[in-house]
Amino acid sequence: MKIPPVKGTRDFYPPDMAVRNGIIDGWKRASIRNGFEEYDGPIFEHLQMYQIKSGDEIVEQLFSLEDRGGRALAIRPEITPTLARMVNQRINSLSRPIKWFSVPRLCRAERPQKGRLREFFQWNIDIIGVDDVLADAEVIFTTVDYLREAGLTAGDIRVKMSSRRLLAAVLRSIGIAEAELDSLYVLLDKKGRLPAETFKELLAERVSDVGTASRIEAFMEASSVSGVRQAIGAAWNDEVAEAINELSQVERLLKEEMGVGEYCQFDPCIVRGLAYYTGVVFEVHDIVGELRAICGGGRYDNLLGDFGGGAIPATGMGMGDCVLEILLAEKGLLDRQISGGGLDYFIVFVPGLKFDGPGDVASTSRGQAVRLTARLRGLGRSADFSYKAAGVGKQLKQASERNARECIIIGDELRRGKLVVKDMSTGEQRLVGMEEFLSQLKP
RNA sequence: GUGAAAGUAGCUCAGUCGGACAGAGCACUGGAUUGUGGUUCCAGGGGUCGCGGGUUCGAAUCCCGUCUUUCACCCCA
Repeated sequence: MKIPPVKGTRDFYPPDMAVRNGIIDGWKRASIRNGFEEYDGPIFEHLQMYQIKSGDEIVEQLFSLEDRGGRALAIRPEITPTLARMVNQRINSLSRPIKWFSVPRLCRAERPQKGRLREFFQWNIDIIGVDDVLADAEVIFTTVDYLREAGLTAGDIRVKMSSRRLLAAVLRSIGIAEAELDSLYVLLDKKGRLPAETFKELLAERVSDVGTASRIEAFMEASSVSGVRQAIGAAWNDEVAEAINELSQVERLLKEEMGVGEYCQFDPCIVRGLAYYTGVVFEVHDIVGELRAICGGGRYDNLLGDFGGGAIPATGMGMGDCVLEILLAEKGLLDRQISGGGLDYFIVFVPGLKFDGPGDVASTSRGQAVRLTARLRGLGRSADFSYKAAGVGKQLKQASERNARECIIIGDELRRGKLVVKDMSTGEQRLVGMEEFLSQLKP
């Protein structure tokens, strides 16, 4: 019986694994050099944990299960609730700021499509306990720092940012009731994905007053932070001014202090679907705009409180591997994510060759090859040999396929204690004494 | 969960007005007088034509169902 792979999952054959590891290693390097520490949690949690901040719709997109004690559990669809739980549990003993990162494997029971699968990896970075917008800027900088290292330039991607606080202030100032804000966010978040006409119609359905609706549209079309004042006109007030000021600071930090201004751009259409964002929000998109967002994040000052903790400010980012990989592939950048691989040494023996030197037990060329391989491995080098007693030419071919940097040939020279060491990229060979060769290698 | 398109070898595909043992390239395995690789040449293995049912003398080909993939919608933590 042939059993197919599960819908929306991937098999990682060695070449795929090399790509996956390359991407994840890049995420980890960027995290560490930006001062984040790694954490992780269990792959399943109480189902209830995902119901706190999410509606039924989202709970339906969970892989849930019941344990033998009848507990309702779910495979994690995100790691932020786990993070909130872990931080809350030890909030009194953790030194601030808490700068943590994780690369969890997540599952969501959504219908798979381009850039979205049912099982994936997601890089998460969070800074907890810092109110200052410097933390928001640092989250964005770390994100760009990674993307830049991966080979993406300001010509490939754009960080689009806005602020929930600004949006809320603007909407309130033009007369939107507090209770309507959340549902309006969901609509505004779709602006970029809907045809202009459709968006206009949907907005009119929700906001009956024509003047109010057109003011919202004017705001959504502002192309710079400073342009917001003009766009909203008389709706300007202190609350709006403060939010504007905050966002300007983030822009200035990214541009002047952190030097990544060319990647960043204000975009009032960035809202984020989730209700829990409270301040700066951002997404990274490909410039062409063909793919869904590469990553998204923002400030969520109330979330830890919602999970039973105190009022602790927090800001963070999540980046999945699926869209990123598509973009890197399109830009021809996948190969450069892969580091190393290949063998340090491939040991070639001469079939049928026997040694009976004094002081050494009688052995074959093949036996000596196994012995040398074991010693090299003991010294921390990657080394391998052929299982087949094929000719030297065949073995060298195998060595090429294995991407070996050097080949060592165990031949007649060994009678004089010598090895042939061949550089596989240049083809050059040298004759070296075996003990001399080994003593040069440090463990 | 809704709608549309596709499914032939590991991969990319050809083959279909229904007709003989189902094809190519790449990849893989083996070989080209047993001590020198990446090239080339030769040979070989590998497919219940996604699966199930129906129409027919006969189905990879036509019809229905189903699964999977892709795309769009819902949603996007």
